[in-house]
Amino acid sequence: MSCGRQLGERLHQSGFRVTPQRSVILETIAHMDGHLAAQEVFERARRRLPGLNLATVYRTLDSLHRAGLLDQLHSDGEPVRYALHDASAAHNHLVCRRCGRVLEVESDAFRRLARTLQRESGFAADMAHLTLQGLCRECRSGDAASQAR
Amino acid sequence: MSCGRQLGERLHQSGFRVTPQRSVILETIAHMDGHLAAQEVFERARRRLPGLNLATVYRTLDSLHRAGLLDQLHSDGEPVRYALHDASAAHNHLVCRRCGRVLEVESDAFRRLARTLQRESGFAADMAHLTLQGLCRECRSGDAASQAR
DNA sequence: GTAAATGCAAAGCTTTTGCAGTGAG
DNA sequence: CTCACTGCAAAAGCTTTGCATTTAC
Repeated sequence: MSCGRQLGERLHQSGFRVTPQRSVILETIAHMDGHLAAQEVFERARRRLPGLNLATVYRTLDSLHRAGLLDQLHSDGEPVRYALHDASAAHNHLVCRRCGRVLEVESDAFRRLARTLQRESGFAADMAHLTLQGLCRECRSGDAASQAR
Repeated sequence: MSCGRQLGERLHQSGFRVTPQRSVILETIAHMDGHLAAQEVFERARRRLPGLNLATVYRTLDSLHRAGLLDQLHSDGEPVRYALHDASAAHNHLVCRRCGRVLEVESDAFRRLARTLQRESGFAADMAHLTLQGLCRECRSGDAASQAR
């Protein structure tokens, strides 16, 4: 969705100076449609902007996140990943704590939770890319045997 | 809840050897009722077990998490934190991405989401200590004005 | 006795910071 | 022209790993 110019405008509206670095970093994430760690953003973005520095990537991702243009995704042992803050692209991940399997789900249930929280606490939660941990169906059934836990 | 002996049993049931290190680490988290990073677990546990090593803490936390005795909490820039996997102690955190404020909430809405996911995907999500990011009421209203950054 | 767990020390990552130079507005 | 932003290099975490030793079972 939306290339170059439009992203530049969003940057500008948020009070940022529109530098080549920022444009390229934001476009990189936009084109991949998300889930990139800082290192990956760096590697991809550097193809288009060879002088780019990793520290700049970190600083930019942080600024864009605080400005609300990017979501941060925290999953397991992995480094933080970033995605465009775009509710229309919402989908969530369920990560099994036992086997590591990742399920990708699209459920209104997440939106419902957000609505409830907004009503109850006035807090507008970023659900768009939320990742949950737990046990997948397979590991739960295998569990009865090795119940342990 | 439940001191010493009971925790030892849970360890044993999970197929772990019950070492002093593991007992102390688990009890440390149990008594604080959660939200400790590895470093903090280390510092507190070492008071009771001076020889304790940080690497042991990391290895133990990882094992206990995979075994389902501990939940991992991922929040913002912070290191991973751990809490007893105890649904009865459930409460969730809402962290404002702008001002950093943390709201602590107890809402059935989280349990409802878990139930829905279980039905739709067979996935049993650990909601007990889930942390969400977003914008708090104050930052949302102040937003229109100070839009910038 | 044996496999698992620990301690220690070292290395591997990711992320942050200070500072001088550059460039967007 | 000015201040925000960048690059560079160095440091600061946090976390993992290999290996010899200890210890729970």
